[in-house]
Formats: sequence, structure tokens, C-alpha cells
Amino acid sequence: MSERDSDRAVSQTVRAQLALRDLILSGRLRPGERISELQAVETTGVSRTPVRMALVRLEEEGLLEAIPSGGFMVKAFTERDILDSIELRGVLEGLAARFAAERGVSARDLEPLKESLAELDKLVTQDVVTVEAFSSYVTMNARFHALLTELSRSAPLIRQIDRASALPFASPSGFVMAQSVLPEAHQILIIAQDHHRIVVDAIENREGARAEAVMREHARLAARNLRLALRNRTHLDLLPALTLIRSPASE
Amino acid sequence: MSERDSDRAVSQTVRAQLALRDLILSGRLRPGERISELQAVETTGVSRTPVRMALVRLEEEGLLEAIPSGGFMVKAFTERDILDSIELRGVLEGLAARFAAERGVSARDLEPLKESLAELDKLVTQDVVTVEAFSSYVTMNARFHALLTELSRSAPLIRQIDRASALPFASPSGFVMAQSVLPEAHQILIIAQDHHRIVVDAIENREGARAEAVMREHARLAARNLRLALRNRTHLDLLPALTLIRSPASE
DNA sequence: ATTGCGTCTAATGTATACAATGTGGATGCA
DNA sequence: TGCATCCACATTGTATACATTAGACGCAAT
Repeated sequence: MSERDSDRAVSQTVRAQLALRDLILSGRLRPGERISELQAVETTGVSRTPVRMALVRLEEEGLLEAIPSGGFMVKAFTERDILDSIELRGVLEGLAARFAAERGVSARDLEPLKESLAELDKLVTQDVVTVEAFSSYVTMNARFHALLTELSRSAPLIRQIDRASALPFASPSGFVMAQSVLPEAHQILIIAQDHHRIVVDAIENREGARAEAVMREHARLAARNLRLALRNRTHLDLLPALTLIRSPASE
Repeated sequence: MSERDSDRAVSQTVRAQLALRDLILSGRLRPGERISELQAVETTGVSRTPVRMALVRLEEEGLLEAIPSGGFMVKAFTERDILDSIELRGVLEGLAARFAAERGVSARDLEPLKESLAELDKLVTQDVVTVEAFSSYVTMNARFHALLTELSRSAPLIRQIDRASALPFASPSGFVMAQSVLPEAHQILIIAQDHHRIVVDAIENREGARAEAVMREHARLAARNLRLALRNRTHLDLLPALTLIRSPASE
């Protein structure tokens, strides 16, 4: 009755899903830990049915793992898993870029991507780099990647990219915030933006192989950011998802 | 009480999932058709709760689509969707082959793949090509692809390939049976087997780019089979999954 | 005649009660 | 003292009853 509108708008299932995901990513549920349904009921305030639905969806999302005897546990990731997930996303986005280039994109359809590119330019070219600037960069970067993916005009591919980007450490903006405290911050941003520019140019000129290659390399910036962030572990609080790392698989 | 052991062994959820999947792939539930939960309860014989679980899993699998206002409908695919799904699988398997090649595979780990290759050789080199031979080819081919995927030793990638291969028309053996009635049957088999041989060789010699490229091309054989099967539509009964095609997107 | 509003119905979303199974502990025997 | 077995409890899987919402049909008014 006295619930807020924002609470009433979404289903109990979604509410439970959001609450549980937050619990996992914040590290309050540790990797390997079994998730008790009744405990989740108490925490989220919804009944068991939507909690179970949320658990199934979180398993699909990749954050949970089904226990053979029943129930779910929080999934544990190695550093290698994360790097592979980033490479995987790069390969998929590379395919999307190649599809866009090979199949052709009308000037009208390319316009939103170019606008997104210009907006990113405004942020990157300014000298002072504040935390707020990084925050809006994250938003605009996500938009650029989403627009690029859609240009593939391939529903199966878009779906697969969305699923691959669902894990926070695999998403295009997963480690951008880590840059904000790194000395190499501005350099990496400039390089990333050059990748953006190149892929738009390649699509426009229908150079499929070039578009694919640059998107693959683009994703590897995230891998570089991850390694940098792990080396000087001063600001790991910016990356809550790293609580999911089990054995860092030191090389 | 009087249920068969095979029925008692699996959960109601899995039973409903199998029954509904069969209904969809057999074409008894047409694309775009809304699935009534109560109707599904009657058909499958289990109660609404496991039916709903099964529906969620089938949506994740890609066979169903969530309706914004609630419930699910059978997903419709264009011919383009299917071709893209095949290309997508090829790209992912290409990545798996590249990972295997770049990271190296011990002789011991490569052994099962070589055995699988030899078994396939026995089938391919024999002159008479019966339907039974094709059937066992499908099994062994699936095994080869599964072994190859595992050699990537990347849990995220294996997971993604499994999900991409879940759709019957995207799986490595999706259109092999269509070959069995085509005059080009034996030729295609010989070519496919050569791809298998090349990828094993490339992995052994740590040639990542070669391994990746050949797996991509290998997947395109499935696309070729699909086009051939659609052209002479005499034996479409071998490919029940094609009932999911909505508008064939003629080119 | 068409459009808009209201009601009614049937469907999904949710909660909870019940059943069955797996797990942990304790006890007894070797 | 260690291992195995059994029992009890807790947890998940299932069924069903209830709530809520979306969609359809009909009636009335313009």
C-alpha cells in the first residue's frame, strides 16, 4: 500500500533479481557460497516463487551456478576467465562491426553512431579529467557500443553480445572507472576513442576485416585496464565485481 | 507410482522442458503463437510451477520470446537469422580453436580429438553412404566439435558455444542429415573432414590464425547445406527445425 | 456508424502449503 | 578411536489457491 511507485512498477521477480545481484556484486555473498532460498526471501522481502525465478535468471546471467543436488551457489571466476570474457566480447563485437561493414549501413543509420562519436570526442579532448567526466564517459561509451552492435542488424548476434556483456567485468565499460585513478588514464581514453573513430570509418568504407580487427583490439584495452588495476590495487573499491575472483591465477 | 524409471529420474521441470521443446520443434506450436500455461499443463501433465520454469529456460535457450505484457510466444526466425547463427557459431568455434592453438595442447590432451578424427575418417572413406552412416556421423561429428571446444580450456567460451549451439539449426550437426539425400553428399563430407584434419594439424603446430580461419569456413558448410536443402525442398521432413522459419527472406 | 468507456473474463504473477530428498550429526559397533 | 549407519532436520521441488492485470467484448453516446 505504502510502497513507492518505482517499487510497484516492477515485478517481484525483477526486484528480487536486482537485490540478489547487488548482494553478489557487492561481495556480501561470497563466491562458492550456497544461496539459501529462505534467506533470500528474508533479505529481499518477496516470497519464494519470484526468488526462485530470479535465481534461475541469475544463473542464466552467469553470476550463479546450479548445484547438482539442487539450489544455487555464487560463481567464482579466475582472472583468466575474466580476460577470456573480454576477448570473447571483442570477437563478438568484431563480428558485429564486420557485418555492419559488409552489409552496408545507410548514411541515415550511421548518423546516430557519428553523433555518439562526436559526443565522446568532446569529453576526451578536454584536458581536465574529473571523476564526473569518467562517469558520463561510461554512459556514452555504453551507448556507442550498443549503437554499433545494432548496426549489425542481426538479432541472434545482438542477443549473444548482450548476454556476453551481462557480466559486469565483461561489459564494454567494465573497467573504464578503474582508469580514472590511473596515470595512464588520458592516454588510454585517447586510444580508445581512436578505435571508435577507426571502426566508424571502416564501416562507412565497407572494410569488414578492418572493422573486425579494430574492435577486437579495442576490447583488449579493457584487459589492459584490468591488469593495471590489479597491479596497483589501491582503488579496487571502484570495481566491486572483482570480489568474484577466486584464484587470481598469477602468471 | 507406476511411472517408468526414466520418468522418475528427471525432475518435472526437465520433463516439461523436453515435452514443450518437442512440441515447438515438431511444429505443433507455430511461430508467433502464444503459449498458454494452462494448456501446457494439460499437455505435459505437470503442474504450473515446473511449466513456468521450463518456459523460462526455453526462452533462455532461444526458442521462446517473452511477451512484454506477460507470458511467452514461440520465436520466429528468418532464413537470415539462421545463417547468422551459423556464422556466429563458426566465429566462436574459431576462437576456441585459436585458444587451443595459441595456448598449446599436450599430446595427451590432443589424443581424444585425434581418435575422434580417425573414427570419422573410417566413415567418410567408405564408399557406400547409407542413412545409418549419416546418423552415426552426426553423433561422432558432435563429439569432435565438443572435444575441440573443450581444448580451449576456457569456461566462459565453452559456455557461450553451448548456448550458441542450443538452437538445433545452429548446432554443428544441424544440417548434416539434409546432406544424406543430396547428390553432393559425399563431396561435402570429404571437405568437412578435411577441415577437421586441418584444424587438428593447426592446433598441433600452434598456428592460431589458421585454426581460427578453418573453423570459420567449416561452419559455412552448414550454411551451404541449408541453402541446398531449401532449394530442393523434397526432404524437409529431415529438418523439423525449419518449421520455425517465418519469412524466408528471399534474396 | 464509429469511437470511447466500462465491465467482465481469462490469463499471468504471487504466495504458501505440502512432498520428497539430501545433508549433517549423533550414536553404536567394530 | 574410527567408520558406518540411521535418524532428524533443513532445504529444495512441486502443487495449488489467491491476487492482479491485460485484453476483449458490448453498450452507449456522439
